[in-house]
Amino acid sequence: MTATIADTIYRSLSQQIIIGALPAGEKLRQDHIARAHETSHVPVREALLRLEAHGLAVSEPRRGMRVAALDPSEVREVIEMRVVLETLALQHAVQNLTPKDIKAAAEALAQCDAAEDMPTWEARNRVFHRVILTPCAMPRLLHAIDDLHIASARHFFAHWQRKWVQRQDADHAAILQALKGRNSAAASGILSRHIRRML
Amino acid sequence: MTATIADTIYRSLSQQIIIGALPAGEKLRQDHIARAHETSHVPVREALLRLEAHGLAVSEPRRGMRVAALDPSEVREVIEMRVVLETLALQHAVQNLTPKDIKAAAEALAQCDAAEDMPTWEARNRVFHRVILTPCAMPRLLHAIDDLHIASARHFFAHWQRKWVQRQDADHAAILQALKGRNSAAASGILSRHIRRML
DNA sequence: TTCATAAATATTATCAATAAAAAGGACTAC
DNA sequence: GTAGTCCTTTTTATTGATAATATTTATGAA
Repeated sequence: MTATIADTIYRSLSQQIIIGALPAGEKLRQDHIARAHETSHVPVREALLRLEAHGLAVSEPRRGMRVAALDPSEVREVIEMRVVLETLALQHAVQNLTPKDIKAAAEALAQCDAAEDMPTWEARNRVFHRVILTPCAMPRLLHAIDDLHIASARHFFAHWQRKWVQRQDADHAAILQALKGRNSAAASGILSRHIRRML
Repeated sequence: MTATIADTIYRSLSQQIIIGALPAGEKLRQDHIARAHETSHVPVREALLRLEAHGLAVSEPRRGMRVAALDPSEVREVIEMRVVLETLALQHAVQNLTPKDIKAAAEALAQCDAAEDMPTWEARNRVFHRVILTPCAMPRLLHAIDDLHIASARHFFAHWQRKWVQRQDADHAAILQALKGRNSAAASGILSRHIRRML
């Protein structure tokens, strides 16, 4: 487990972007970040490239990087992509579902409902969604979905922070119920509505 | 319009990977590539990171990069992702379709049918697919589709190279016809079958 | 308004350190 | 006595630091 410096910087920056500490459009200056992390600009550069790859930053050639915008049209785009990709993943996941997977999903659901603050809930919500899709065994698809979840999380922090209250998520419970019955169509339908509701 | 060195190296490497000159699993050594391009390892490193971002290479930390594998299961994954994402893009594209877009699509179709060798056809085929989807005006979705097209192209070069013959693509013509009639459902149906046929 | 110059910043090169793999040798077990 | 394994050493490649170069943008004067 050799954590490379670039990796550390990447995680730090992506987290700050997700929670909104680094707002959209903010310039990401290499040597500024390098000084903050007490390192040279080389690993910073690598971290920035990875941010760009995951859609969290955009590069203007020879003019540096900025935090990626997150306008309403792109949020809608992300939601629609999530609907079709997560539905696809779920179809396959249902076919491979083992009792162990069901158990893991139930556990993730309980963790999610038990979250007492919004950042915790957000992280556990992502875990729940990932757990129910992982059995599809399609790594490329899962990676794509992860990136979309990150974009969704940014939107969530930006627009739902104030309104969040602790509650039991009925959608999650309904999805789990459908999974238990191996009812792929029902699960997909609920999941679709659930995702669109986040808009 | 200053093409950065890293950009040049990225294009060179990705092209070699797509056509199969760099086979899956091949080690991508920084200083070797740097010497070949008469430059230092720094821009090479940036190019490799971009390859990884687009799914053409995989990095093993502290052990370098290798050309990404392309096993049958991942090809199927790519095809299924293309079906749902291109269908989604097409639905939106049909709504925004202008006469100019139709004209551009017809032109791309003609270019594609006129291709006399397989690499030319492959490039123009990608152009056709991009042209009919571009009006959807969803940049993130289009980027995702581009990456999937690149993966498809790798598979195409690996498995269809021998069998390719010049011909008029009936699917393309049928899609164009459906687009002219603003028939979103028909266009999506043909496109889905068309993509799956590539497997 | 336009051109020139200066300052800031990204990009690339050269140099250094660190981590992993490979090779070689010694010790132990059979 | 031989073979196999483990440890040490050497080599190689990636990662990181420092320095120089080029490009862009902003500012000021003509």
